[in-house]
Amino acid sequence: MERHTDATMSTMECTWSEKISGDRKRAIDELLRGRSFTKQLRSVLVGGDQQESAQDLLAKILRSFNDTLSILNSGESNEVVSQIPASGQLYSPGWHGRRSEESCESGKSSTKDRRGCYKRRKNSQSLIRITPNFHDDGYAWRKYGQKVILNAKHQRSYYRCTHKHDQGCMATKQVQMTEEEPPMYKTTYHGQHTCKSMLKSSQIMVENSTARDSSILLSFESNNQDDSNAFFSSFPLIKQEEEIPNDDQEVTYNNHTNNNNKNNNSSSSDYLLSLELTTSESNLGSDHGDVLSGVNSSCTDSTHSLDDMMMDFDDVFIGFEC
DNA sequence: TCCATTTGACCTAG
DNA sequence: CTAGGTCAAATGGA
Repeated sequence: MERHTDATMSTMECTWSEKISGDRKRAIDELLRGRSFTKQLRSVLVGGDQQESAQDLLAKILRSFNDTLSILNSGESNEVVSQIPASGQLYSPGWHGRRSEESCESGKSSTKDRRGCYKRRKNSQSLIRITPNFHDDGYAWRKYGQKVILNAKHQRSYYRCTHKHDQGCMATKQVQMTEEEPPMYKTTYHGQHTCKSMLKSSQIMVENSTARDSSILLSFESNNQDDSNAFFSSFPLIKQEEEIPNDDQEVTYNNHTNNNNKNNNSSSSDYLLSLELTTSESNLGSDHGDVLSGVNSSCTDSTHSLDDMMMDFDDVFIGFEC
């Protein structure tokens, strides 16, 4: 019995380290792509090189970072490690969902017994939006639960992305009516959209990146580093908020870092760089965190020039390149 | 028949 | 132990 367990564990460790090294390489590849796109973007912005539009490049950069973060996110916790199928299967970018469920299926015949098959989210980053009415944010949601919440007058509804199963999209949201007068709808978003609609919103993000509406309140607060990549990868979703009328919403980003992002009038590039790099800082592991934290501190200074930022960006990759 | 919602049970974090 | 998040069978509508 014990011998069997040991053998299983050693197999898992092996599989896991292989997966880590594979994921890491993929993540590095994605980051290198992102750097390449960023350099192209710089020549577009600085040198007037119009071979490829800034918007296209920005979309590519965003996608590259999203993919990177998803890759890194797919192997973030030890619990996940213990549940990786022995086949060493790699999950598609963005898929960090019910891996445990699959392992349960293979391990136990009973589908009724779900013990250990479910890992509750703990203090993950979230986006909170408060609106006076229930509005459609453009994504296809499917309700999967409803709970009575302590000290809350109204029940809380739980939604997941409709494409959870066909595309592995792990985005979820919770909607709860507040007790205020008039009642408001508080929507809390978790996770990232990896379904096709993400691409759509990413494009929206690029297209709207010049028009920052000062009526949208952005604030950063948080409690946990572990999931920040998943959270920030969903920024295309966040940006999409601008599609809707702006007189009725409050958007709150929860993030663990205190990088003074409460300014509404920062440029779109400042906004993107500080967020994405901050995300990297918190998730790339201790061996790279020191490098990245330096970048974070410099990027939060909105007075940096484009060249300064690119130099910082290059510095990051010193630690990555093989 | 398919798909979304409802709802009670299950499960975990605190 | 409790509150809250998720699952999945049951149910209902198109």
